[in-house]
Amino acid sequence: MASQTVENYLKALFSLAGDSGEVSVSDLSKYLEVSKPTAHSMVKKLHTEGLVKYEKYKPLSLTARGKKAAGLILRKHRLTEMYLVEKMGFGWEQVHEIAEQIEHIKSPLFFERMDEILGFPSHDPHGSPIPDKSGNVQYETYDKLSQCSPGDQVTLVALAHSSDELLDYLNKRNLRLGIELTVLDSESFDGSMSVETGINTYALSKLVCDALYVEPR
Amino acid sequence: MASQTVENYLKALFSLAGDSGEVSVSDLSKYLEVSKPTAHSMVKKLHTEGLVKYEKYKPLSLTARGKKAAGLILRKHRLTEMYLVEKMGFGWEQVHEIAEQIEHIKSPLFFERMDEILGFPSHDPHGSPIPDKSGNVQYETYDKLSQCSPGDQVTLVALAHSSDELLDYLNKRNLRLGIELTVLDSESFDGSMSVETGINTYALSKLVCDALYVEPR
DNA sequence: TATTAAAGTTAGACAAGACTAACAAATTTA
DNA sequence: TAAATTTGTTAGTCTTGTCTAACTTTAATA
Ligand SMILES: [Mn+2]
Ligand SMILES: [Mn+2]
Ligand SMILES: [Mn+2]
Ligand SMILES: [Mn+2]
Repeated sequence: MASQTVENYLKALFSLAGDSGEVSVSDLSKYLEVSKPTAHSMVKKLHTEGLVKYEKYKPLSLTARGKKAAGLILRKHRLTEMYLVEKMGFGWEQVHEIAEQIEHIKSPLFFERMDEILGFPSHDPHGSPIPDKSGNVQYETYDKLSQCSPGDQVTLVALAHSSDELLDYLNKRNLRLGIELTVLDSESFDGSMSVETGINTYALSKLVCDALYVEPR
Repeated sequence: MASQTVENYLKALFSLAGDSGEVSVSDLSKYLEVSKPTAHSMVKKLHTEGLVKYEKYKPLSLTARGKKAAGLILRKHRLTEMYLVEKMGFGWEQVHEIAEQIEHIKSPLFFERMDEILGFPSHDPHGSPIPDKSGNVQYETYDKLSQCSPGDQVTLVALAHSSDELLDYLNKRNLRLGIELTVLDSESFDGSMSVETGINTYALSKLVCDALYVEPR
């Protein structure tokens, strides 16, 4: 079975791969905070194990096997985050670090039970999809709040990323997934928006509006 | 922070230390299934870190610091076992392997929450005491079932050890902690006993009776 | 296009944690 | 007590995952 280190590399490659599926050694080394030679030597190892496609001086990509392995780890990560929030009372800003460790627990039954207890959730606490038992992810194409127009009535359904800064920002304002927003105004000069929830009115910067995925209602 | 490996060595030393508190390198190496030189070199390392008392050719013992560190890991192990049984529906025979891994999670808050959710339990699912937040264990001196006499009415409160074989044996017979037993007969020839629960009557070997801790009622 | 910068690669070193082979000390048994 | 066995120790090797220094290839820029 793959070591924790290998699992983290696979998950990193999976996360870094955009639509093209291609990742550079540089990006990988920055993401995991290791030196380039360290990332490079792991890439060569994963290549010999058939998990990464690699040719000298070419961009990296996960093989089908690598993608599946990575998807299964991401599944455990997101199931864990959901469990910590739903069943143990953690805040969505507290769970990533713990899940980063628990995702490596070697016990299929443990994650099966989590899944059952949670009622087979489709998304994690940040609105990201939980890969299925084959490691496949169902990507959704949400609109960003920044793409909405005045008068639009939307529900906050996911975040583009889950940085501590963003989560703290939203926590301070009591903004959570599921909250219903009405767009009041959109400022073309700086991309900032004014939205209301029925309780409060918020002035949100473009940076924030770009990070909020919404669905019309 | 101590590596998983170091944590496992400390816990092993703690578990192996009897009343004398002394452990041999041989016992340690057998317990952890590593070679004697491997155990030996780790002992020297732990000694330089002030966690183990060590002199050439003398028995080992944990220092106060080592004992505390070990107790805190054992606490996390037993809290986890309790959580898995009480909150996730695992059987008492399934939890050790998972707890062996989860005990190494670096997140005080995670174990705090477990403790709270469980209502600050004093014992794990096998009846072993959970060390307190300082790493101290409250040892109880239970009677063994094998020390009881015909007519004694007792409650099963703990196990002397939690081997898979014993747990499976007890599972097959629906014998669990808390069950009330009346001793019918004690056979001096082989130490076997006959006991009843109100529902069933059991013939138990000395091996089993020695492994069952009971309290009179 | 020539130069510079960035990205990728190779070589060599290191720490942690494991091993085997060989030997020394202590303990047990004859 | 002498021999045999067990226990403890040393020395040297290996794998995994990390690093720095130096070099090469590719990409960007003047
Ligand atoms: Mn996360
Ligand atoms: Mn991780
Ligand atoms: Mn256990
Ligand atoms: Mn462990």
